[in-house]
Amino acid sequence: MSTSRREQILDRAAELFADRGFHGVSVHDIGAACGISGPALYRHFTSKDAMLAEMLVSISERLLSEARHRVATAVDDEHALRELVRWHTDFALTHKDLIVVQDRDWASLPPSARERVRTLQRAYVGLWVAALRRVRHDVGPRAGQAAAHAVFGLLNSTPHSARLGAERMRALLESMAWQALQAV
Amino acid sequence: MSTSRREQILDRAAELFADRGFHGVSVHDIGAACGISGPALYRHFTSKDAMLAEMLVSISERLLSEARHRVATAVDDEHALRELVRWHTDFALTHKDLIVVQDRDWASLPPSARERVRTLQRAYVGLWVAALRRVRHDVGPRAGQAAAHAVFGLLNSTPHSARLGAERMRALLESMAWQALQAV
DNA sequence: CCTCAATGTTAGCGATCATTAACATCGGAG
DNA sequence: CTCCGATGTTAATGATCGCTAACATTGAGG
Repeated sequence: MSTSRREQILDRAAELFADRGFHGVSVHDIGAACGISGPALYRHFTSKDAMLAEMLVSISERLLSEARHRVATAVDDEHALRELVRWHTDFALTHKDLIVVQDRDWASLPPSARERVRTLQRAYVGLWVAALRRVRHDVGPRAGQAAAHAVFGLLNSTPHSARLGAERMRALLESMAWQALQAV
Repeated sequence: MSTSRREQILDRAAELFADRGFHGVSVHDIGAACGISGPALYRHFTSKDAMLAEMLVSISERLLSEARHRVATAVDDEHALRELVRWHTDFALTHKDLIVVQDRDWASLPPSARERVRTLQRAYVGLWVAALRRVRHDVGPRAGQAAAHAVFGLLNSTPHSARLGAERMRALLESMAWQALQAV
């Protein structure tokens, strides 16, 4: 099936990009990781850039849309913030490769995809800042942004960490992130 | 003077690597950023790899040796941990480029430098884990490592953050990091 | 059975890259 | 003044890369 091959390619490419960076991986490498040869990839994607673009745009969209949903259905502001932490933690733990690629290879995107990802990420950060400021009224927009990025950094540290068991890791990261937010 | 040229090259190269990744920067680019042409770099470094190696080995050494000094001269265990947070925050704020390059392009190092950096980083993490476990006796080595990496992620988020003024940023990051450690 | 779209293959093209070669400049020591 | 080491330059080399071309295989539908 075509869909599954496309997805396989994106998955393998994400692993390779996470390991060696977009420019450190050749189309031959990606093909080999999928059991096909390099040029065969062009039956599924128009270019190597397009693979990166599809990868990053789609995760940015998923991150944002699920975050919106959770904020919208939260019972109050504090729960909204908690749900954001929970969702981001969940995502970071289950998509380590994409997390790495996103903030490492963003600059390698073609301009239009770069702009799109930027917009989506801004919106995502905006959700966090808004939620945070509804809970803590004395926090300014700048400080809110810095705090959000700091929490992302904390949660995204998961690829560098030793094995701790998914469940204990989730609990640790969630409580560290929540605690860090109390300091803002 | 030769030393200053070498340092200029390393500085410019760090900026470029931070922006576009090691493989996304050519020796011509690095030369141009220094006002000389690409091949002229080979009068100062034996290879492009060697520039990255010198860059990463030297910052790993600085991070570790200063951290050791601060732990050794701290009045008690809690102050040792606090000094580690302070030093890492300081370093991250004043060397954003190197922070980015270190965890992005580590895999592009030639094997011997990669091993050396790995060893230094392990020792650095070890300092954190030891300090943390002396303060919180119920923390295991695995959890300690994960927590240390999480705090690094939080503090290293500084390159992604909006402008907040160095002093306010330092205060925010330090207190968030310290607070996060209380959750371990 | 035949056809055609989907999906592969290998060969090759032009661009770019890291590196080396060959040569220029020039300031300071004898 | 002369020489030479330090530090540049441009040209060339061999490797690699992204991508296209040309061709093979195959499986489903008329």
